[in-house]
Amino acid sequence: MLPECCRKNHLAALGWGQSDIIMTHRTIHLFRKGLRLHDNPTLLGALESSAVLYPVFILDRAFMEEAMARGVLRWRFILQSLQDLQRSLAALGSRLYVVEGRYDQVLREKVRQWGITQVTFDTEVEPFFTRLDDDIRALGQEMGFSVQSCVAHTLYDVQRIIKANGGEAPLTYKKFLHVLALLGAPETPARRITREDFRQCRTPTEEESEEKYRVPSLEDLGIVVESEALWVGGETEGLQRLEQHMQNQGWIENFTKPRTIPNSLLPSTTGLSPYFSLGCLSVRMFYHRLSNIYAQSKNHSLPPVSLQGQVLWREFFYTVAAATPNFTRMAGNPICLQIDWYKDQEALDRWKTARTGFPWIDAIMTQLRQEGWIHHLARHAVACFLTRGDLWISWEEGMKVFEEHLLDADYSVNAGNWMWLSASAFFHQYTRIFCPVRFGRRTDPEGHYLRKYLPVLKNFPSQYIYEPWTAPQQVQLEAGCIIGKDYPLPMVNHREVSESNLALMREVRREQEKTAQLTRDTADDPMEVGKKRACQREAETDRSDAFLEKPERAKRFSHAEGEAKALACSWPSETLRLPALGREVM
DNA sequence: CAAGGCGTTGTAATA
DNA sequence: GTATTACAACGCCTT
Repeated sequence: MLPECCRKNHLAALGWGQSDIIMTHRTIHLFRKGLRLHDNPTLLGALESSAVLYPVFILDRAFMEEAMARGVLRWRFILQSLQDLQRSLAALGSRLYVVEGRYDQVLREKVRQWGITQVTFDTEVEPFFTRLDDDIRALGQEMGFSVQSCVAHTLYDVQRIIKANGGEAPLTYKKFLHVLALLGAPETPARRITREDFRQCRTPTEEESEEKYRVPSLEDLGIVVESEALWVGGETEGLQRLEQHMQNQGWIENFTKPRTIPNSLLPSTTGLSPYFSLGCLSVRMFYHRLSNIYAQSKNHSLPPVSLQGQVLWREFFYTVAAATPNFTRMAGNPICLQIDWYKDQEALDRWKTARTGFPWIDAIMTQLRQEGWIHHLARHAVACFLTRGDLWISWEEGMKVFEEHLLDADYSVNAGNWMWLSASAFFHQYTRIFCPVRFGRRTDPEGHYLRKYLPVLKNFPSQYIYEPWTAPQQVQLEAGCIIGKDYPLPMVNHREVSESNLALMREVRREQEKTAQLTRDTADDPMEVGKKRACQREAETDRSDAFLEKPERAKRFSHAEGEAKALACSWPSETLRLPALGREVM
């Protein structure tokens, strides 16, 4: 235990108000993300200000499914992380209380039952969490407990970044780095919590608590997962993986993201994202460890491509998301280009379930669904294919699929990258369309990755494996896989659809520019602007309907002998709505 | 305000 | 096959 004056200074530095710096608090520390005992300033502050501390995880299924765990793989990862946390706390003489039920009800009940005077939790920036935080603060007012929270999930308090940039989020990475330079280095990570901390501040144990508050199993929750876990959740596993990478100093120093390989059979990046996204690992700790390694090296890579650069990308998207309303949607999102994407459930399903007929795309989607993690560049490939590249389907649909399957699913980073890849925000060079055949072939010409995830193609000669529909019938027979029967024909002709999509995108942007011009011209007369916009929108409707007629759509995705029919090039210009321009690792 | 520079991770042609 | 180069392109940002 620290001497009294040190302890008070420390708490004040963490943001604890003077009046709350008493040692006699009876505290609930709410774990949500931040499932760790290293660099956990909130928990540390809770321990230093309390006589009694209850580490609690409220398992509110509605909240969890909305904010943290859409799919089964992520559920498993979270439960494993909770089990690990429980083991670590138990080793320090404490324990984790997992309480199932509605958040507010559980909290109300436990505050009363345990005589709680203080509730602590990490600061989060996502709307799901900030709403919850407001509710907890209101409950504190009502029931008379104080509330404390520290920033621990990001390198900086993103509100500070926004303030330093004049009240709005920087929308380019360069600008973002510029603002960070004004703020200086991120804070030093908090020290690891030890047994000593729990000697001064005890966790009471109830008679029946062992069974009553244990971490539930998947079966308890009625969640079924078929596949085995390639990624085991928890701080312990995360730290182990981190340490392994840290031993490879040369690799750390020279890391250059665009040069990592999307289709290597073992992750060519750190693969730590699931641990960061749930807070099993602290990004601040990682960042500082990297700084130490960089300090010892003669030269090392730099942001945006370096490892620190990756953490900063995450920070970048967190910052923009915190300052942007409706960040995960197109509608009402001021930084997002407004596009009339196709609504084509069948095409979306084929993409989702790995039946596009492009092995490169289908293998990635298979890995995603089976394992819950795919390489950053692989995400680019399938995201580009779904949106601006081939299918012209809304990035929101893709984002939802990623949210369901990715272990590192993250509100800010996921939405930001989907906008990026669909050229809806941040990224504007929409002429750069990934080719679903060549992209993967560049780094894996033999197709080892495809053979692993699409075993039906495993006997195809390398020459044909990225575009198996071009293989002669004899080759298909010998490979034991007839294209169109055992594996689908490509659902689109990439060359044709990407060309026509490019034209659509060009039109979207031309139209957007026109409308922006209109807004500028009539800037002093808002009524006039409104009228003109309304006029435009009216004109939109008829032509777009004609365009989206069934036959045309059907043709687009019907595929006979590899000859997909592309659409006529021009997108009816008036179908575009005005984007209110205010302004994403996967 | 106009013009030029720049952008995490293209493509096609050429050597 | 691999590496280099030219190209094309648009919006945001800085000067």
